[in-house]
Amino acid sequence: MGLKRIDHKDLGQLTYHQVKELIVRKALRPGAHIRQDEMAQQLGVSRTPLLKALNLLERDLLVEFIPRRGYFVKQYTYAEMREVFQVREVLEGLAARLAAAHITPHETAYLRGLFAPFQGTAPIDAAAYESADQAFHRQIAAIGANTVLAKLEVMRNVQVLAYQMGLHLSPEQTLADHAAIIDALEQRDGVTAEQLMREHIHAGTRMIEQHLAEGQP
Amino acid sequence: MGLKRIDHKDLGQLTYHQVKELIVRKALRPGAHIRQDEMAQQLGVSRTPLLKALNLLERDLLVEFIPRRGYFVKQYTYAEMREVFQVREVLEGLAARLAAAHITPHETAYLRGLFAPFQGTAPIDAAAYESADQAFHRQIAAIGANTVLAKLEVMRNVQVLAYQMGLHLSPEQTLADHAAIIDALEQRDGVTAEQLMREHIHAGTRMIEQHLAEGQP
DNA sequence: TATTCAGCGATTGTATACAATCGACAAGAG
DNA sequence: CTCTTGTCGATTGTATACAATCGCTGAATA
Repeated sequence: MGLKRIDHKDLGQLTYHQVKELIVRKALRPGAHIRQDEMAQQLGVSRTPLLKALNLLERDLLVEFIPRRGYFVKQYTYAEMREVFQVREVLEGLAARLAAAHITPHETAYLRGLFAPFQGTAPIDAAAYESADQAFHRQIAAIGANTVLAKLEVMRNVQVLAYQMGLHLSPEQTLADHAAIIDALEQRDGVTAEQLMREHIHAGTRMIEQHLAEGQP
Repeated sequence: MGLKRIDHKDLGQLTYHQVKELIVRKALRPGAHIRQDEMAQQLGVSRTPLLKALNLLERDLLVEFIPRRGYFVKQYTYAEMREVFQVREVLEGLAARLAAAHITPHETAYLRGLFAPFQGTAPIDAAAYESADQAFHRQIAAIGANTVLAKLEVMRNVQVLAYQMGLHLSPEQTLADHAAIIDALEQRDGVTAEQLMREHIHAGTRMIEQHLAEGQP
């Protein structure tokens, strides 16, 4: 009873994770054409599971598909990043509102704990802060417990790319945001939590718009 | 110059549309296991493009994939529909806000025209009103012109299923909503348009929650 | 009779072969 | 010299063959 069905890992899944890693780590150049035969051979699988993986990556907005041409590593412009942020803004806002409805004290403690290492006056390790930030958003989405929203986790992959493009605010700027959001969640104030989360992400959007105003595509 | 690239239709795309039609028209029973060999043969294609189609349908939340078992026509419970509506609420709200930013008089006229046939006192053709409703939401998303949002058109397919489950408000209840949203768009008042759109869809969410309160899963 | 488990047919998972077509380069026309 | 067009290698699109395994059925056991 209560046995969790073991999730069979087919090659499509494994390949998906492998290629995603390659893209996120920039081992594959943005804009690069992904040659199926070559890539399949390098991964030690046939084209069939690779194609399945590429389909999933297309859904994740990490690759682009052009019929009769193939799959290409998505290369984001600032304009496209803004679109992603606009969508993230409302989705993460929703996640926060839902999370507020049934967050537990244990979970709020976890969220606070994520940022505890950065409270002092010591200089902040950027990489460590980035993971904490990711975990923060991921966890709130998880608490929200909306399976549809979870499938749109999509955005989280792109978030990594956004960081690489320098599209993120400094820890100093965001620590207060995070604390305020956690407070609202703790008080089960969904409306405020949603609003704060939206403003938090909107700050990122504004940063992108600044780049755009300066002339970058 | 200005020639639009012809979009090659591979069998995967065609198969995708065919199967989507079968699901939406309930020619395939919800919950049914889709036998790949049989389905491929009936469509006159091999399993390869069918698999591609099924992957796309999974992204659209119309089928569910279980490794080593296969693809199943998604069967929505009221609880799941609520999740979909919660997401639609914020996404369509965003679409409305974006649309307000650069809607043209021609486009507002088109939107108003959609509902013109239903303005009189004559009884309303439910099917015709449903299409108008769909077109209304689709057009606003199109005006919004956010490609990421467009890819999440996902929700629009599920909307058809929602109608079939009886999850829609009467024309009498929604005509005023639509008019108010169009007014806000016309005045380029994105904040109001977003708020109105969210409330509009939230009314649907409340209806689902009523079903849930009455005990349906 | 209820339960387990082996065997088998049905179905998915993966590899591979072949067809379609794209893009690059070179030859020829203007 | 530039532009068009034909040819060919490379790459994607599709079909199909075969391997893995799922779950059902029925016999064996308690």
